[in-house]
Amino acid sequence: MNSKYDFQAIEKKWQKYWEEQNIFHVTEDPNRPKYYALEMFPYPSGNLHMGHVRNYAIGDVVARFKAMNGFNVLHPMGWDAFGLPAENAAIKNAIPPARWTSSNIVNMREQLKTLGISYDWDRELSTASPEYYKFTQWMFLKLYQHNLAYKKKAAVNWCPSCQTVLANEQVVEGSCERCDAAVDKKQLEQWFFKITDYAQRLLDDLEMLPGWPDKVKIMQRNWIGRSQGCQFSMDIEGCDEKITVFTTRPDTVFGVTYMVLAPEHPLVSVVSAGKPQEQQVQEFVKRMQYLSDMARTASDVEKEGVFTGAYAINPMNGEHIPIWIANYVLMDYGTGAIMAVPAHDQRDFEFARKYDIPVRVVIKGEESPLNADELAEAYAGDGVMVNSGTFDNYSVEDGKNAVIEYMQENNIGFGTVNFRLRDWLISRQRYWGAPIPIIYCDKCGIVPVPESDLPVILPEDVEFKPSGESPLNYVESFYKTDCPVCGGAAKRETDTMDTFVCSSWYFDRFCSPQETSLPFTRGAVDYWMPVDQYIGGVEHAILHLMYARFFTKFLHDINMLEAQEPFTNLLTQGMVLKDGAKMSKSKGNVVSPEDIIRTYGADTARLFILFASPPERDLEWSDQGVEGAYRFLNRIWRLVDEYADLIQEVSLPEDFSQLDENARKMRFKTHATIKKVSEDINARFNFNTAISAIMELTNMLNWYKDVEELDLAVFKEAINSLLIMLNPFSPHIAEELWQRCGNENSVQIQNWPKYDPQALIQDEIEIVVQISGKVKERIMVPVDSTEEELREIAQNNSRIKELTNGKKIVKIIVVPNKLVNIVAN
RNA sequence: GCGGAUGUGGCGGAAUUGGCAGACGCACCAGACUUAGGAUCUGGCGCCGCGAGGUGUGGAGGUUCGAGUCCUCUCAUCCGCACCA
Repeated sequence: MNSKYDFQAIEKKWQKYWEEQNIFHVTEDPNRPKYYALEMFPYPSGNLHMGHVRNYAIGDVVARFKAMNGFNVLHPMGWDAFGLPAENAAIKNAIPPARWTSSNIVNMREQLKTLGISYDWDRELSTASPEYYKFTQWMFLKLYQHNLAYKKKAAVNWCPSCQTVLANEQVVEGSCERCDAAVDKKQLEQWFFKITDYAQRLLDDLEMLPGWPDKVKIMQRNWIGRSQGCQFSMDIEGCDEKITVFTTRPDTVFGVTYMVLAPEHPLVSVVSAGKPQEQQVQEFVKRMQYLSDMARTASDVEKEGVFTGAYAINPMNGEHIPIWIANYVLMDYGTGAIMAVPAHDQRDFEFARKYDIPVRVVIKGEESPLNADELAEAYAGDGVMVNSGTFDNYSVEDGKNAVIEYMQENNIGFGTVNFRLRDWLISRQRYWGAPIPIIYCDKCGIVPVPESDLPVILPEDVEFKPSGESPLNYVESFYKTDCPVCGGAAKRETDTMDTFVCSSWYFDRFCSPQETSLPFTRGAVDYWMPVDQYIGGVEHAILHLMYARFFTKFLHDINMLEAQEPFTNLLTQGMVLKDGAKMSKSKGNVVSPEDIIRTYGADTARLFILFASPPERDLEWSDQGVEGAYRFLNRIWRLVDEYADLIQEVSLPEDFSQLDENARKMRFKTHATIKKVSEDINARFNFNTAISAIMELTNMLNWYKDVEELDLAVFKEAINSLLIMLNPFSPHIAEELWQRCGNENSVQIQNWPKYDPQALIQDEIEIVVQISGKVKERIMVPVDSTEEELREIAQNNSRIKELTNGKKIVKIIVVPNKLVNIVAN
């Protein structure tokens, strides 16, 4: 008897079943190929949004599909639980961040469970738990031991009104997010990780990642920003110091007409001392100091600078050139000083024209002028060196090498490489993060917390000042401690770590989440890592993915794991849009996953979101599209439920060779669908077309069930295949119908079907006949007809005869099993 | 400015190797069932045209027997980076 598709009861039932049977729990199994499927873990904001649903639905298709194909699949989930929103909530609602966070986790875990994702919940972790951050701190200590964690002064964003440091994300158009005051820069002691030591490897090893989107690799390459050039020193007139510059254009060194120091450069005060310009220089430096990064480096800011009164000596030709300071030279790239070649660098050109500094052409391109007065802009193209003494007539490329060689021989400078990548500033003057395991002792200086004393526990019962300043500065029981070396009174570091540190190794932790003495066990991590498929938003293309790669390489180097790269394949999913815009509270276009699941069920939500667009592309939310997905599941329900009892009795034969025409058609469709769905999931990640193929199969079954001689074996085979293939997308309904068809085991543990090549053999096929490239007729022909036969058949077709009558046939192109094109005029 | 992506019916999208453009779904139209339909089923559905037919993948050229797909130029939208010497 027909029953109603009661998704609420069904979804609850099967979620309970999976949990009780613990069917997604995995352990290492050397006898089976492993597959590690991972979605970027969420920040526990308290509510699941559609972006999450999309992310996890995609991951679940991959995980379930791989499991059904015989892989031992690790598919874990956890919480990126430290971070700013918890502190803001604490200030606003007077709830301690720990409590706010854990209740959010409870809430989101419940929501996640209603989606029915195949997670091994036994491995759940939270980065804010002492069991986890103990090892985040351990990571810090290891980096410190290997001289990859260090402290130095750095300029940070400072809100003078709130009296606190701000993260870059909290600075909105140069102002404080909270109070709107103008943010300025302040020099503070900060902790850094020396990721720059890994710059070359992070760049080179992108080659090891063919499974990453080019877009992401290009972004990382640009971010690392390797540039090859040379570094050399210039003497200063009447001064013992030398100025070192980096350039990528040593071939233009004879065109240097001035040089520039960054305003923060330590030699600025030295070279300008006692000069008439000293006062002006100091004023300029001061002005630059107070400008935010934004005001200083935005592209529309005009170049400006002042002459220091000092001169440097070009070591190549002995010329004395003026030393300037200017806003467009940055202290933290290269050496903080440049040689300026206005003829061949656009920035220098603009600056020189503004301040009437001479311009000298030293590269002559085919079209470019020799006379500097004729330059409308800098010439950065190819050419040969001119006005360059013995180097004249060298090409740009050869000239670079020749000049570097000369500099090396004469101890002027040397060839070198510079990276744009900066060291990673990891300290945050905030409360809700992993405390940096460092102690300051008046006698012993900076002392790392001994490993055996980890974790440095973050006190949870704290009070927040309305200013937003970290409460750790006021918790005496936290910061007052003894020096581990001398035993004397000492003070703990009250800064905590950037949350990106926590997320740089969580995928390793998932391999052995209960381990207590090490962050992970070697056997487990080497069995599971690297992650085979990582899925998340493209917004993490640079930071998270770069940091995770850095950590993996470091852990590899200290012999903690085998992998050199954490993520073999990366899928960057598109955003979920509504009315063409990203869903957001301020736009009021948010669709709540909870509402959708309540109204239509998780299976419908998942199916729609996977069907509406391929995963990498943005997805336009459509309430009517959801209805469509829901209707489709209802159609499957009615179809299978009606015939469930009937097909229970049927056993599938080995041999399907004696079939009538309709049965053969049906079976062809079943196996063509198996082939297509398998390929679409496995090779292309095109879930939308996989689902459309399943819909076509369903449509065909609805036709076949009403034919006169229904072959129940063929019918049953199709239904079975349909349910198994539906499972990765909409697992609850698949389980329920599978059971109603009399199967005892979960559909999840079925083997993915293999298509039968016999079923795909056709004896007739439709080909197209074109006349001069336009389709004029379709003809059924025996499959694999030869070119000769096809030519014959096409030309004998009455309609084609008629249309070519009186025309001259120039040429006939035959593509077997596809088409015949008769070129006639 | 540099780098990347995208552009196909009323809408989301399909066309995987240069070979039937518009699969599948939504919306819409007509019909069936029905007390009723915002349920279900059947059929139709790019545009122009009564029709034969013509035409059509942002635009303009090109290569080819044949182009959504390849090449050149161009426009639009989105994303990333943005004085990196």
